[in-house]
Amino acid sequence: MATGDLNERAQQLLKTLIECYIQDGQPVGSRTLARHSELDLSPATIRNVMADLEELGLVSAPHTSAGRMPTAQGYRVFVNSLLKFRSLDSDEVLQLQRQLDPQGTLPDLLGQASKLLSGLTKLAGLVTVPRWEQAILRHVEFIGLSEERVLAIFVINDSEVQNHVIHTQRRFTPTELEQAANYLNAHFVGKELQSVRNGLVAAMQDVKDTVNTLMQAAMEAAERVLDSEQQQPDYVLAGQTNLMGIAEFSNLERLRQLFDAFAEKRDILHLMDQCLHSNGVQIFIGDESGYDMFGDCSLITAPYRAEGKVVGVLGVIGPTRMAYERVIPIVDITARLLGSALNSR
Amino acid sequence: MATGDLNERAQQLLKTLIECYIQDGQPVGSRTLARHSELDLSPATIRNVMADLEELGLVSAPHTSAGRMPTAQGYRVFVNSLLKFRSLDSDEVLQLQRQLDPQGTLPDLLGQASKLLSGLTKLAGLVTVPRWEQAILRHVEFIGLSEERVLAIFVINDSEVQNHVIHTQRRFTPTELEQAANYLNAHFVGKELQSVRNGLVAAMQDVKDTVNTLMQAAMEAAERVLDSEQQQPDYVLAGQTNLMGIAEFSNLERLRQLFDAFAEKRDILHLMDQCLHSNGVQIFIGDESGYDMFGDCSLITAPYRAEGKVVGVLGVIGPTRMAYERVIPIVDITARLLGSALNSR
DNA sequence: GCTTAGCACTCTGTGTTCAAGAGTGCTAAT
DNA sequence: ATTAGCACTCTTGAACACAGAGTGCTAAGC
Repeated sequence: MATGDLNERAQQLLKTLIECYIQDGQPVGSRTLARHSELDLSPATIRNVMADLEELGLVSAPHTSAGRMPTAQGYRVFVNSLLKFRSLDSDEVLQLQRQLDPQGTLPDLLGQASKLLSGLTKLAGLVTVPRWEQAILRHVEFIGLSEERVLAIFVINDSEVQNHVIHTQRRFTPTELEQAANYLNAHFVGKELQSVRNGLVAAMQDVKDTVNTLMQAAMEAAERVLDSEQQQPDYVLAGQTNLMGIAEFSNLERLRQLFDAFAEKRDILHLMDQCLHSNGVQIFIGDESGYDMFGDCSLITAPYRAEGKVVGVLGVIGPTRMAYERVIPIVDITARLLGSALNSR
Repeated sequence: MATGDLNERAQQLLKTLIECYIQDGQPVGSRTLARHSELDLSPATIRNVMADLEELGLVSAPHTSAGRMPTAQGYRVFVNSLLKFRSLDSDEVLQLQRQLDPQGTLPDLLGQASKLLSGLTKLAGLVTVPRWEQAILRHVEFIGLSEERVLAIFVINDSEVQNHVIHTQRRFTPTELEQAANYLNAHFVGKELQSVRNGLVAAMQDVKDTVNTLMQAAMEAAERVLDSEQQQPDYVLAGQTNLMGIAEFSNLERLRQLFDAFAEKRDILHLMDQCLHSNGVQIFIGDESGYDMFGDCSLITAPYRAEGKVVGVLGVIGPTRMAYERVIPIVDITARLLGSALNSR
């Protein structure tokens, strides 16, 4: 649906129709539209234009004698080419920035960002847990627990710590553990985790001393770290309950589907992943996403960066009928702020 | 409300009334009650008994010409003295046990338990994160990050790892960090975390070398570990969406209150904490809890143990109208199973 | 004295009808 | 090309009647 198909007047009317509908949530009639649009037209004329817009699939009426409401396609045209959103001024930005405390832990920071999104928009906020595509091993440490259990600690990148309890064949002495750790630290620190894994396999051939079985176990642990690091994306959700007050979700079944999707995480993560490499704010309207549970929902996302690289996505889920012109800048700015908070940690 | 106030017949009728109500969710009339009770009585007689029960506050009618439904007090009498629940047989128990994998991480295990609860009861499952009252320091490790940032890793108890990034005044060499760690390990490993804190303060007086500022920072980190360890209880929730299908919550406002409480966590944790030291299954019916959001809810909890000591609470939240005779044994057995899974890690 | 049949009464839920209101589409006039 | 006028459609809410379910009370029966 190119904007070119619509003359100036039709565009203007579609715009005001959507603005009215977003405000009230009720089908907009020709009289109301006549009053709210700048154009000086009679309701009858507007009815003609509406008939055209309906034929193009941009608006629809729930029944013959009701006003029109925008379709998903109508919203699409709206956000693509009719919407002018004011960006926040630097004063507001500063105030927001203060809400993101770079001193806290990573989960805290993500939680704050998510709450910020949901608080500002009164919708549900989402922030994916960042995934630095490069996972550099910084340090390995083994600590003997009781009996045949060894705690393996991996420090990855800048400040991520992963740990796993390894069940070993026999008990190892602290010295053995230290030796093993020294060996790994000497050979693999600074390398990418994937190559550590490969390197370990190769090293297994050479090192045939008593530490061997431990190394084998360590390799398994490293594998698990790799798994949990790179294959289990996750997100932080806030303000779900904001959605419960919204008329669009008075239908409990729909609401339930959405909340199930929140709990299941898989589908939503899949959707968010698609936004990872988009450049800037991205918008899914209604069922554009391909998922049923988003029937009357829109998802506004923006990727966020750390040290120049995109590491995650954040966004907002709400009804299709949301104040895009307000929400979009909020998502945009929050992504930037989270990025800079991550950098100044 | 002592059971003694009720004769055999009234008790029997209250029991069947509640059973019927739990099944259908609708006020139970005298005719239905006559058919379902073992007693061979006419509806008229039953009406007389109902009038008595109503006077005692155990049942109530929504309006004159409707049947009776149990009050919170009625439920209370029911679960206290009328309810006989069958315990699960060992075959079922074994099957449940298989669902709790002691090999996984602690969060995994708790999540499994919570899902188990919600899956079996079709209600919302809750499991508090265990708090071993004794937090014994096992190992300390400092790892230099870029510039003035040091990663402090604390191993606590058996396999808990806490880490914090410390911002220091100046850059420390790896040797300095090692020395500091060695000092802490030598002096404080095996001690209770609270006493480590105190010990550190004392040690600060003595050690006046260059490592001093690091130690100070380390102490702060230890303090933060203490905080996050001991003062931020938490729980794992599963199956909230089960509650959305339930008639009692067709009232969105009520549902929202409940979900807000889930997200807020504070109140629910407070309630669960009260169950920590109860011996066995505990039941809150309706507003007995003192919280509004539990208006039509009941909370069934049981403490669970690890190594003989109570470390947490798990349970189920659902409508007052739930199948207590099924839910109570499930909560009971799940607490035992989680306990043994924790022990066999 | 407890139990029960009978009956009048009450309250809910449902379906029907009716009128008002909002908005459309079409036609004819400007 | 625009607009006033008009007939038509559809929703919404109120008023009303009526069947169904269940109660409380009274008087009769065991």
